[in-house]
Amino acid sequence: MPEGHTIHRMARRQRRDLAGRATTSSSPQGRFAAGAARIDGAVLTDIDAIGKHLFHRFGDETVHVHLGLFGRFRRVLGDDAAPPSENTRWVLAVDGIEWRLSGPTACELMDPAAEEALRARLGPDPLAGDDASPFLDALGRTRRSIGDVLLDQSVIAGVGNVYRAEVLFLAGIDPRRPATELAADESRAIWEIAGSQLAAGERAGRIVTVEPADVGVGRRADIPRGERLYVYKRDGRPCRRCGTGIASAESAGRSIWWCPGCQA
DNA sequence: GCTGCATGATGAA
DNA sequence: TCATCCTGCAGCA
Repeated sequence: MPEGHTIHRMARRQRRDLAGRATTSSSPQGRFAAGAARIDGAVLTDIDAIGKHLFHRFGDETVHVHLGLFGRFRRVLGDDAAPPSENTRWVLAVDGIEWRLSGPTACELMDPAAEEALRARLGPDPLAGDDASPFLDALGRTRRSIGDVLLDQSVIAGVGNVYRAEVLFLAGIDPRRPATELAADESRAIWEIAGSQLAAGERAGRIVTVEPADVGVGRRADIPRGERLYVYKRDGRPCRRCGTGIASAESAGRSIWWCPGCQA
Protein backbone atom coordinates (compact mmCIF):
# COMPACT_ATOMS: atom_id res chain seq x y z
CA MET A 1 0.00 0.00 0.00
CA PRO A 2 2.27 2.70 1.17
CA GLU A 3 4.04 5.00 -1.22
CA GLY A 4 3.92 8.74 -0.65
CA HIS A 5 0.39 9.15 -1.99
CA THR A 6 -0.95 6.81 0.70
CA ILE A 7 0.85 8.67 3.45
CA HIS A 8 -0.35 12.11 2.40
CA ARG A 9 -3.89 10.83 1.99
CA MET A 10 -3.74 9.25 5.42
CA ALA A 11 -2.55 12.51 6.95
CA ARG A 12 -5.42 14.37 5.34
CA ARG A 13 -8.08 11.92 6.49
CA GLN A 14 -6.72 11.65 10.01
CA ARG A 15 -6.46 15.41 10.27
CA ARG A 16 -10.13 15.65 9.35
CA ASP A 17 -11.10 13.08 11.98
CA LEU A 18 -8.80 14.03 14.80
CA ALA A 19 -7.10 17.40 14.53
CA GLY A 20 -7.91 19.85 17.30
CA ARG A 21 -9.55 17.17 19.41
CA ALA A 22 -8.57 15.44 22.62
CA THR A 23 -7.57 11.91 21.68
CA THR A 24 -6.92 8.68 23.51
CA SER A 25 -3.91 6.50 22.75
CA SER A 26 -3.19 2.89 23.60
CA SER A 27 -1.04 0.04 22.41
CA PRO A 28 -2.89 -3.30 22.49
CA GLN A 29 0.29 -5.03 21.30
CA GLY A 30 2.31 -3.32 24.03
CA ARG A 31 5.30 -2.30 21.96
CA PHE A 32 4.24 1.36 21.97
CA ALA A 33 2.76 1.26 25.47
CA ALA A 34 5.12 3.80 27.04
CA GLY A 35 4.75 6.25 24.16
CA ALA A 36 0.99 5.89 24.04
CA ALA A 37 0.78 6.55 27.78
CA ARG A 38 2.68 9.82 27.34
CA ILE A 39 0.17 11.21 24.85
CA ASP A 40 -3.01 9.54 26.07
CA GLY A 41 -5.65 12.25 26.42
CA ALA A 42 -3.65 14.89 24.53
CA VAL A 43 -5.05 17.13 21.82
CA LEU A 44 -3.80 16.21 18.36
CA THR A 45 -2.48 19.53 17.12
CA ASP A 46 -1.62 18.53 13.56
CA ILE A 47 -0.23 15.84 11.30
CA ASP A 48 2.61 16.32 8.83
CA ALA A 49 3.43 14.02 5.93
CA ILE A 50 6.86 14.06 4.34
CA GLY A 51 7.71 11.42 1.78
CA LYS A 52 6.67 8.16 3.43
CA HIS A 53 6.86 9.56 6.98
CA LEU A 54 4.06 10.74 9.24
CA PHE A 55 4.45 13.09 12.19
CA HIS A 56 1.56 13.31 14.63
CA ARG A 57 1.85 16.42 16.81
CA PHE A 58 0.51 16.55 20.34
CA GLY A 59 1.72 19.89 21.61
CA ASP A 60 5.38 19.33 22.42
CA GLU A 61 5.26 15.60 21.75
CA THR A 62 5.57 14.13 18.28
CA VAL A 63 4.90 10.56 17.19
CA HIS A 64 6.83 9.44 14.13
CA VAL A 65 5.25 6.67 12.04
CA HIS A 66 6.71 4.87 9.04
CA LEU A 67 4.58 2.09 7.58
CA GLY A 68 7.39 0.22 5.89
CA LEU A 69 6.40 -2.49 3.47
CA PHE A 70 3.27 -3.75 5.18
CA GLY A 71 2.25 -1.35 7.85
CA ARG A 72 -1.40 -0.29 7.82
CA PHE A 73 -3.50 2.39 9.40
CA ARG A 74 -7.12 1.35 9.48
CA ARG A 75 -10.08 3.56 10.23
CA VAL A 76 -12.70 1.88 12.39
CA LEU A 77 -16.06 3.43 13.17
CA GLY A 78 -18.50 2.82 15.96
CA ASP A 79 -18.30 1.84 19.59
CA ASP A 80 -19.45 -1.70 18.89
CA ALA A 81 -16.66 -2.48 16.44
CA ALA A 82 -14.61 -5.62 16.95
CA PRO A 83 -11.69 -4.99 19.31
CA PRO A 84 -8.30 -4.32 17.73
CA SER A 85 -6.17 -7.36 16.89
CA GLU A 86 -3.30 -8.28 19.18
CA ASN A 87 -0.89 -6.94 16.58
CA THR A 88 -2.24 -3.43 16.84
CA ARG A 89 0.69 -1.21 17.74
CA TRP A 90 -1.21 2.01 18.30
CA VAL A 91 -4.85 2.96 18.60
CA LEU A 92 -5.47 6.69 18.23
CA ALA A 93 -9.10 7.53 18.90
CA VAL A 94 -11.80 10.09 19.53
CA ASP A 95 -15.43 9.31 20.29
CA GLY A 96 -16.69 6.89 17.65
CA ILE A 97 -13.57 6.87 15.47
CA GLU A 98 -10.44 4.78 15.88
CA TRP A 99 -7.31 4.74 13.77
CA ARG A 100 -5.54 1.42 14.28
CA LEU A 101 -1.92 1.00 13.28
CA SER A 102 -0.37 -2.40 12.66
CA GLY A 103 2.92 -3.59 11.23
CA PRO A 104 4.81 -0.31 11.02
CA THR A 105 8.55 -0.13 10.65
CA ALA A 106 8.50 2.84 13.03
CA CYS A 107 6.07 4.09 15.65
CA GLU A 108 7.90 6.12 18.24
CA LEU A 109 8.03 9.38 20.10
CA MET A 110 10.56 11.58 18.35
CA ASP A 111 12.29 14.65 19.72
CA PRO A 112 12.97 17.71 17.54
CA ALA A 113 16.65 16.91 17.05
CA ALA A 114 15.92 13.41 15.80
CA GLU A 115 13.22 14.74 13.52
CA GLU A 116 15.57 17.33 12.13
CA ALA A 117 18.17 14.64 11.42
CA LEU A 118 15.55 12.53 9.70
CA ARG A 119 14.30 15.37 7.54
CA ALA A 120 17.85 16.26 6.62
CA ARG A 121 18.32 12.92 4.93
CA LEU A 122 15.15 13.14 2.87
CA GLY A 123 15.14 14.54 -0.64
CA PRO A 124 12.39 16.85 -1.88
CA ASP A 125 8.83 15.51 -1.84
CA PRO A 126 6.89 16.41 -4.97
CA LEU A 127 3.61 15.96 -3.06
CA ALA A 128 4.68 18.49 -0.46
CA GLY A 129 5.21 21.15 -3.10
CA ASP A 130 8.98 21.04 -2.65
CA ASP A 131 11.39 22.62 -5.07
CA ALA A 132 12.85 20.26 -7.69
CA SER A 133 16.42 21.54 -7.66
CA PRO A 134 17.85 19.20 -5.01
CA PHE A 135 16.46 16.30 -7.02
CA LEU A 136 17.84 17.57 -10.31
CA ASP A 137 21.21 18.27 -8.72
CA ALA A 138 21.35 14.80 -7.20
CA LEU A 139 20.83 13.18 -10.59
CA GLY A 140 23.94 14.87 -11.84
CA ARG A 141 26.06 13.67 -8.93
CA THR A 142 25.45 9.91 -8.92
CA ARG A 143 26.92 6.96 -10.77
CA ARG A 144 23.71 5.02 -10.40
CA SER A 145 20.98 4.30 -12.92
CA ILE A 146 17.82 6.39 -12.89
CA GLY A 147 15.88 3.29 -11.81
CA ASP A 148 18.09 2.89 -8.72
CA VAL A 149 18.01 6.54 -7.85
CA LEU A 150 14.22 6.89 -7.89
CA LEU A 151 13.95 4.51 -4.92
CA ASP A 152 16.44 6.52 -2.90
CA GLN A 153 14.46 8.61 -0.43
CA SER A 154 17.38 11.00 -0.01
CA VAL A 155 17.05 11.90 -3.68
CA ILE A 156 13.27 12.07 -4.00
CA ALA A 157 10.93 11.38 -1.10
CA GLY A 158 7.71 9.45 -1.54
CA VAL A 159 8.34 7.43 -4.70
CA GLY A 160 8.22 3.66 -4.21
CA ASN A 161 8.57 0.60 -6.38
CA VAL A 162 5.30 0.98 -8.29
CA TYR A 163 5.70 4.65 -9.07
CA ARG A 164 9.35 4.41 -10.08
CA ALA A 165 8.45 1.89 -12.77
CA GLU A 166 5.31 3.67 -13.92
CA VAL A 167 6.86 7.15 -13.91
CA LEU A 168 9.77 5.98 -16.06
CA PHE A 169 7.33 4.38 -18.47
CA LEU A 170 5.33 7.58 -18.75
CA ALA A 171 8.54 9.55 -19.25
CA GLY A 172 9.71 7.09 -21.91
CA ILE A 173 13.01 6.51 -20.13
CA ASP A 174 14.87 3.21 -19.78
CA PRO A 175 15.43 2.56 -16.05
CA ARG A 176 18.96 1.29 -16.72
CA ARG A 177 20.21 4.59 -18.08
CA PRO A 178 22.78 6.34 -15.90
CA ALA A 179 21.14 9.26 -14.16
CA THR A 180 23.94 11.59 -15.22
CA GLU A 181 23.22 10.97 -18.89
CA LEU A 182 19.67 12.24 -18.78
CA ALA A 183 18.97 15.46 -20.62
CA ALA A 184 17.72 18.36 -18.50
CA ASP A 185 14.23 18.11 -19.92
CA GLU A 186 14.11 14.38 -19.20
CA SER A 187 15.05 14.89 -15.55
CA ARG A 188 12.54 17.67 -15.26
CA ALA A 189 9.85 15.47 -16.85
CA ILE A 190 10.51 12.70 -14.32
CA TRP A 191 9.99 15.16 -11.47
CA GLU A 192 6.80 16.58 -12.99
CA ILE A 193 5.33 13.18 -13.79
CA ALA A 194 6.17 11.83 -10.35
CA GLY A 195 4.39 14.81 -8.82
CA SER A 196 1.27 14.58 -10.93
CA GLN A 197 1.00 10.80 -10.57
CA LEU A 198 1.48 10.87 -6.81
CA ALA A 199 -1.15 13.59 -6.59
CA ALA A 200 -3.58 11.56 -8.67
CA GLY A 201 -2.90 8.56 -6.47
CA GLU A 202 -3.57 10.59 -3.36
CA ARG A 203 -6.89 11.82 -4.73
CA ALA A 204 -8.03 8.41 -5.95
CA GLY A 205 -6.70 6.40 -3.03
CA ARG A 206 -5.07 4.00 -5.45
CA ILE A 207 -2.39 3.95 -8.10
CA VAL A 208 -3.85 4.32 -11.59
CA THR A 209 -1.36 5.45 -14.20
CA VAL A 210 -2.92 4.22 -17.46
CA GLU A 211 -4.86 6.49 -19.75
CA PRO A 212 -8.39 5.19 -20.34
CA ALA A 213 -7.84 5.05 -24.11
CA ASP A 214 -4.91 2.64 -23.68
CA VAL A 215 -7.21 0.00 -22.23
CA GLY A 216 -10.12 0.75 -24.54
CA VAL A 217 -12.47 2.60 -22.20
CA GLY A 218 -13.70 6.17 -22.21
CA ARG A 219 -13.44 7.20 -18.61
CA ARG A 220 -10.82 6.76 -15.93
CA ALA A 221 -13.46 5.32 -13.61
CA ASP A 222 -14.09 2.48 -16.08
CA ILE A 223 -10.54 1.16 -16.08
CA PRO A 224 -10.85 -2.44 -14.88
CA ARG A 225 -8.98 -3.61 -11.83
CA GLY A 226 -5.80 -5.29 -13.00
CA GLU A 227 -5.38 -2.88 -15.91
CA ARG A 228 -4.44 0.20 -13.97
CA LEU A 229 -0.70 0.04 -14.56
CA TYR A 230 1.52 -0.01 -17.64
CA VAL A 231 4.52 -2.05 -16.60
CA TYR A 232 4.60 -2.92 -12.88
CA LYS A 233 4.60 -6.71 -12.48
CA ARG A 234 3.68 -7.19 -16.14
CA ASP A 235 6.83 -8.97 -17.32
CA GLY A 236 6.36 -10.90 -20.53
CA ARG A 237 2.99 -9.36 -21.27
CA PRO A 238 2.48 -6.98 -24.20
CA CYS A 239 2.88 -3.27 -23.66
CA ARG A 240 -0.52 -1.55 -23.58
CA ARG A 241 0.77 1.04 -26.04
CA CYS A 242 3.13 -0.71 -28.46
CA GLY A 243 2.69 -4.43 -27.86
CA THR A 244 6.35 -5.09 -27.08
CA GLY A 245 6.89 -7.62 -24.30
CA ILE A 246 7.47 -5.98 -20.91
CA ALA A 247 10.98 -6.60 -19.57
CA SER A 248 12.13 -6.89 -15.97
CA ALA A 249 15.36 -6.83 -14.01
CA GLU A 250 16.73 -6.16 -10.55
CA SER A 251 17.39 -2.57 -9.61
CA ALA A 252 18.38 -1.34 -6.16
CA GLY A 253 17.51 -4.76 -4.77
CA ARG A 254 13.94 -4.74 -6.05
CA SER A 255 12.33 -5.77 -9.31
CA ILE A 256 11.68 -3.21 -11.97
CA TRP A 257 9.73 -3.49 -15.19
CA TRP A 258 9.82 -1.48 -18.41
CA CYS A 259 8.78 -1.54 -22.05
CA PRO A 260 11.81 -1.93 -24.34
CA GLY A 261 9.76 -0.35 -27.13
CA CYS A 262 8.44 2.75 -25.39
CA GLN A 263 11.48 3.25 -23.16
CA ALA A 264 14.29 2.84 -25.66
C1' DG B 1 -2.55 -25.31 7.84
C1' DC B 2 1.49 -23.94 5.35
C1' DT B 3 4.34 -21.17 2.07
C1' DG B 4 5.64 -17.26 -0.23
C1' DC B 5 5.20 -12.84 -1.29
C1' DA B 6 4.45 -7.58 -0.85
C1' DT B 7 3.74 -0.39 -2.99
C1' DG B 8 10.15 -0.38 2.77
C1' DA B 9 14.35 0.60 5.16
C1' DT B 10 18.35 -0.43 8.05
C1' DG B 11 22.58 -2.14 9.94
C1' DA B 12 26.34 -5.33 9.53
C1' DA B 13 29.74 -7.34 6.49
C1' DT C 1 25.07 -7.48 -0.94
C1' DC C 2 22.86 -9.84 2.70
C1' DA C 3 20.02 -10.63 6.80
C1' DT C 4 16.62 -8.81 9.41
C1' DC C 5 12.39 -6.53 11.05
C1' DC C 6 7.33 -5.65 10.61
C1' DT C 7 1.98 -8.22 9.13
C1' DG C 8 -1.73 -9.96 6.14
C1' DC C 9 -3.34 -12.45 2.42
C1' DA C 10 -3.54 -15.31 -1.73
C1' DG C 11 -2.60 -19.56 -3.30
C1' DC C 12 -1.92 -23.91 -2.40
C1' DA C 13 -2.36 -28.81 0.04
